Amino acid sequence: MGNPNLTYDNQAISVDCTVFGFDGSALRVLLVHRHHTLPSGEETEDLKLPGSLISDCEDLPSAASRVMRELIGVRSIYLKQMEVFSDPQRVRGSELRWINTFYGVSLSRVLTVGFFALVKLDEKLMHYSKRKGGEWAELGHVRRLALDHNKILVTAIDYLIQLFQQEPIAFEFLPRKFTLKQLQKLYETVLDVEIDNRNFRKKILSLEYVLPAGKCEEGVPHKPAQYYFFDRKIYKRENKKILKLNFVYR
Amino acid sequence: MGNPNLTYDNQAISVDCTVFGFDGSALRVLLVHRHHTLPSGEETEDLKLPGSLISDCEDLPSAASRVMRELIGVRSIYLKQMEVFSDPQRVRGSELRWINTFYGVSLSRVLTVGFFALVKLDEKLMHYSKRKGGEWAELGHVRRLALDHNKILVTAIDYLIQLFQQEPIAFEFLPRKFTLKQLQKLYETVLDVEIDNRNFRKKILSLEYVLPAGKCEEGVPHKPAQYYFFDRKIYKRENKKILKLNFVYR
DNA sequence: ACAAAAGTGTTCCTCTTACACCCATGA
DNA sequence: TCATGGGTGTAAGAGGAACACTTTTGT
Repeated sequence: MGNPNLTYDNQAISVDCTVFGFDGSALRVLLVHRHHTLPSGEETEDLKLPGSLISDCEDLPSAASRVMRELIGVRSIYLKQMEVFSDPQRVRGSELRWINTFYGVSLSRVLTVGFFALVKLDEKLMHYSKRKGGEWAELGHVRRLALDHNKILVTAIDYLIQLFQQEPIAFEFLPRKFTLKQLQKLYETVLDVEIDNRNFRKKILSLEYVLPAGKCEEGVPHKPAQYYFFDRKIYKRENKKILKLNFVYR
Repeated sequence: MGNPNLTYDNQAISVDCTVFGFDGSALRVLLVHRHHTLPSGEETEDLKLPGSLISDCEDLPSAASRVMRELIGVRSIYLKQMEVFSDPQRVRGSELRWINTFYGVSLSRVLTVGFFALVKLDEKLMHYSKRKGGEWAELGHVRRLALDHNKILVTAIDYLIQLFQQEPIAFEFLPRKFTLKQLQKLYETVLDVEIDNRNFRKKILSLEYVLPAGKCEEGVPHKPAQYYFFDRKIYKRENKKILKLNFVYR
């Protein structure tokens, strides 16, 4: 520590959010358009993850919330810090110039903290984000993104799959009342597997914190499905009770 | 984005490492002494986690490695980024003055990235760290630390317990050759449970990647124990084979 | 009556848990 | 020979995996 060979220059920190939603059959991620001047001077446009530099007075979660609020409005979303991308070379040249122009600063380096967010995606929200300059791209259709955002996206996808098997984040994607079929389709999509519906239902219904909402689908041309809901209070209580002794990883 | 009300002032980023070791019966964490001037002008000393500001030319993992290298020398250690502590008020007043004096800078805000490290603790390493100004404190005996380092430590402990049940990090604590008893004691210590030795042995020996080293303890006044070792190559191979379909969290 | 999706049970097998005694060594 | 910790087997129960048909609704 206190090494005189090290310098601490004008760095700044940004947040970049990978926001996932489920449209009923595919995962989508929220992207924004970036207007950009190529080294040749030509104007062009590409896509990036939504993000922002953090200001002096806010912490990282606030910065991430602010970015989210601008694109999806005020609504409760699941938001979690993922990891920091700190390669000194991650933003340079024309990318760095873009940031300095956009924010009116003169930084020599920008680190970014990747955030991971989940929202309940519906038609209303999709239109709202579109009006605000966002775009909900299907995961499979995402191509080259600006900066190192493909790397951040890949990290977020890994994180999603990992977390999905450890915590009940599935419910963050679905409306408050959902059918078991919707839930199953979501699991199949995220984990990229096929699941036997009998075993799936058995397992879900054995969880004390997934309860019937007492209502059914209406107007469907087949047997209407029961709605269920996720009771977070019961989850938190039950979850603490179960100190899993299944102590060795598989 | 581009909000003119936000300012991006002279922030800097540091890393703080929570380094865990196992002395055969208790977990220990590496702390360093800090010499510190109180607001009253009085000189005093307290303990903190090892850390450093990051310099312009390095990324976070390099900064964390550098900090580690200074205290434990060059050896392979398990090192992972945990999370960022970004409260704008986390370092201020005399704490901020201490940083500015120590590094010869004039920052108004410091964010820190918590790192999580595991080392194979032995007598030699303990003496080495002590010579370098470090101290291996038993987890249960850690009291008030400088800055917000108690908060970072608590986060790291949660992280350790969590990760311990998901990945074979236990072996990072033990010498290359270890007895099953040592391994069991480690599990019992970290997870704070008692484990039946027959079931534990059965489970561990069923893992393809824990293999007998073909040697035994020597000079012990009881039946000598067999040594085993962890084969990381096999672990990586086998682990990819098992795409766990056990798809719903408990 | 038909199309379409919801909902339901059983068997086999694997993994987890609980539990108590003999064995090899140095002193 | 004794003290010390190392090492072993079995039975009962819980949970996971595989598998096919009946029910309810709208048209």
